[in-house]
Amino acid sequence: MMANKKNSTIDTVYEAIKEKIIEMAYEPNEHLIEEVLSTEFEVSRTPLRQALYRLELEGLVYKKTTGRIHVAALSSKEAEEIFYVREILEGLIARLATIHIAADASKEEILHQLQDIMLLMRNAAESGRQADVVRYGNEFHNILETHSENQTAVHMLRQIKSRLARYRRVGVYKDPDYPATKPVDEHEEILQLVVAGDAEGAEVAMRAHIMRSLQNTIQALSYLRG
Amino acid sequence: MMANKKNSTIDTVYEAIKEKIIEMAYEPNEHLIEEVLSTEFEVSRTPLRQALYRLELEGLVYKKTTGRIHVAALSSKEAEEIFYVREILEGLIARLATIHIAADASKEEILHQLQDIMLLMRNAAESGRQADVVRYGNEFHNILETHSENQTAVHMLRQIKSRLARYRRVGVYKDPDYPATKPVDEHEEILQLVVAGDAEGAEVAMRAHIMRSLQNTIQALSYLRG
DNA sequence: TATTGTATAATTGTATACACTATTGTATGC
DNA sequence: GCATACAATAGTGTATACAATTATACAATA
Repeated sequence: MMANKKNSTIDTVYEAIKEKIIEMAYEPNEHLIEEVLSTEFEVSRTPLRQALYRLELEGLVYKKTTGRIHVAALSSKEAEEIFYVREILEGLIARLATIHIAADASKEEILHQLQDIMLLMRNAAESGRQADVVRYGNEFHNILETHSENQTAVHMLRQIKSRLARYRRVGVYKDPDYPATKPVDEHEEILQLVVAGDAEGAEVAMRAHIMRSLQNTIQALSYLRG
Repeated sequence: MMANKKNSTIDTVYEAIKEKIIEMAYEPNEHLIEEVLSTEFEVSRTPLRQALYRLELEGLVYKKTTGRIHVAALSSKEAEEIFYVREILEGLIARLATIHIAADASKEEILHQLQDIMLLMRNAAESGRQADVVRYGNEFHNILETHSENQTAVHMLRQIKSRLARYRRVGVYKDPDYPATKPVDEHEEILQLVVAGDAEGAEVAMRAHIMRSLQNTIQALSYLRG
């Protein structure tokens, strides 16, 4: 089979399987059979196995003692674990980004970029466009990631996020006592600390922000009881 | 080739290559040729590739655009990145361990275990047995890891540590103004907070402890200038 | 001499065959 | 009917062959 333009076959298959796991096209604990996937994606077992191995290392599938590979189960325990790690990674990224932005030659430009996003985010929240609020939120976080200058932390956060993505399908992130503009306020608080160059403050605020969303999620997932 | 007793061939080869990278038997940027390694470890290329792929994901080797695999280079920038991530992971583990130990049925037993280790550690420090100090320090951290009940965090820390291990070969961890009993004091401070059930305090103290060792290392690695 | 083109060798990417292990199904004895 | 042994099946682990890509050496040309 020919290799896809830029990415290797392994990467392509890896992404495809990951996507299907997140979308629940493959169900939790489902047995993934190499030959079946091999024909499904029109790839030989060799690169397929490599992709599965990566998914195993990232915790999206697990291998039984007999060697059989199954889709990872969901549990509120795992969600909680992941959230704690996310809390500290996002906090670190906020802290480092604050430091590096403050020292950046084009500091003003970066800060304006962040402020523009917040403007759009608030606007979206006030007119009830929830999907856009999420989108701008992600943009905000991405910019901080870029300026954290810590590839290791960013890489780990990425891994974590793909595991977390599965839970979006399960739990609802809604809290009646939590107005739509609240996350906007939280982001703005973080931004103010970034602007002020208060790295430790930005870290603390970011951690609090992440943990707030944990509360909602844990709530929603409690029925998984695991 | 037969599979080694318990572990798979992949794991065995993975560990072996990792060890040689850490020990600098394979030098930074050295080109690792599959067939050469294949004969060296008496394994076919298939499991070998899987092991290399894992090392790539963990950042111990990297793949050029041409597909060739090389041993990862060393840089003080990378060391710094890793230390920051380690700081927060160890902090998280200390925090969670404090919470879970406090709630554990055999709480007293665990705390005595930690106290015993500290006794041995101080004794080793006072009689100048530096290797033992390090060993007991590791034991201490391992116990906290066990009780953190966060496999995700522990797993990430492991990855990080194997990358960090390479730098031990390069830099000297000695600071003239840093008495041998200082790390012991720091561990004891952490332990007191664990005993008191002060999770946030334990996290802060642990982070400070990790960052203190960062200063020494960064110092020692500054000549890598990268 | 420097530069480019081309043939050849080295190396990686993928497919496939075979060996090994676990699981399932089936028949037989109690 | 139930347990157990054994055969058949399914699935994974590894080795190897072959295809595709990249590096190297060397000659031809400017």
